[in-house]
Amino acid sequence: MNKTQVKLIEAAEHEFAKHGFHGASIRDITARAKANIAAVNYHFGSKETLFIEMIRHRLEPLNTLRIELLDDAVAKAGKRPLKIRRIVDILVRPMVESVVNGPQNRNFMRAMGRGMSEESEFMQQIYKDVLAKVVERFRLEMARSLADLPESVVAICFAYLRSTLSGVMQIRKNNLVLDTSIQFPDADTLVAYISGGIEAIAKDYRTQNK
Amino acid sequence: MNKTQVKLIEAAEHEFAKHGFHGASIRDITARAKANIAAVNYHFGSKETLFIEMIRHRLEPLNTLRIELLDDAVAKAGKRPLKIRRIVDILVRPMVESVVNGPQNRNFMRAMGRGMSEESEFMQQIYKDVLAKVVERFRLEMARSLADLPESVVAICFAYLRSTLSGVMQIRKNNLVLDTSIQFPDADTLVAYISGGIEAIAKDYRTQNK
DNA sequence: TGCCGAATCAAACGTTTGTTTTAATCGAGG
DNA sequence: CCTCGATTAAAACAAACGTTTGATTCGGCA
Repeated sequence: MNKTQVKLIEAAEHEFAKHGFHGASIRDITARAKANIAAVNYHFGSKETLFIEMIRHRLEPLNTLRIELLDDAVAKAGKRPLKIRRIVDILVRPMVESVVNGPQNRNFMRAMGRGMSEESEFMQQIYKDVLAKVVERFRLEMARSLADLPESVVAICFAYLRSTLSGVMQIRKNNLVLDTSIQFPDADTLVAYISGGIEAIAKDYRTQNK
Repeated sequence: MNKTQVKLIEAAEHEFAKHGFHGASIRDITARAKANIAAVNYHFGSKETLFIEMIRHRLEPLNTLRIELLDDAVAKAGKRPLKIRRIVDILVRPMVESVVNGPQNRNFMRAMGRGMSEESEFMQQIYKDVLAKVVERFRLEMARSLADLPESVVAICFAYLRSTLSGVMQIRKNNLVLDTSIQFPDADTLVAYISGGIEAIAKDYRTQNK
């Protein structure tokens, strides 16, 4: 990946984060990257492919790390299923800390969070290419951890987890709903929140069905 | 509000939900409403104003109900602050049930969820006009319920609550990340999840600072 | 019926969009 | 020095966009 391509991707992260996929224009992206208007189509083929490559560029290393951490934790736990909080931690912490360490990742997070609400075909392709495997892996691990709950309840828990992450990724500075705006979630509280929420659902179910 | 305006708003809900604000076109909206291309500008002035009125149309009754329920609960509680779970319930349940009762509200929810990630000026106007008062009210009530926590922690809790709601609103049928797709969250589990998450953050803070 | 404002309609407006084309420029290898 | 593939540049493309216009139709009241 040469210098122009990297500049284009970083400019794309900025513009897609700020205006969403349809709201961002190739002209603004190339202008920000100080490249020619034709550069996107020359290097990436299309606006959609640029978006896909932007996601892949940041997400693939992140997901590799997540899988490694999960594999380690599962190996150390032996036969015992992991605790929910542990699973959520492994899923969430690398993401949050990538934003803390690299400010550019913040734009990427927001761009991707917004993209996840798209239902165009190119977004489904992103899901299949760089997301599906990781999602399936974590979902299975969570189902194992909540083995006493019916599949439908686990599915709801997982949907809420995903919705929370998707919502958190879209948080921006000077957030509409926040005067006391937070910079970006810290891993500890976010993990506590999500796993606490899931455990509360599980607890409700258990007390209702005991 | 006459018949054409209602048709336009319902078509707008559908198109904005599916494609987002910038991805939806006035031509598609008017076509779906079986109205003329000029109808949006004639009746609402602009695409942005149509979006604003669409939000106001559904959100104002919902927020009125929320405030009524909250006032009642606070009155009955006397001096005692409401429990977190109660506050979240009042905030969330009317929203979820509006979707269960009226399928059209589902489109509205998704359109609004996507709109909340916009930072254009018209979105800030929506916030000021139809959202700010309710948000402030619930935030205060939550701060009262978590009076022993510092303001920054309450702000984080509130940000997560908001992010979860924003993410949940964007859930669609055949959600990318869900094979076993859920139709729409039910109020009970969603309330349990959010309040459980907030209480988990509070619990963490208290054990660390006792 | 005659009238007038409201509503609808087809057509066109000027921009902006993503993309393509064609020529110019660059940089390493023979 | 020349050549050739890779990259950049400027210009143009057709299509789609939100919006406006001006004529036409509609609906209730005098």
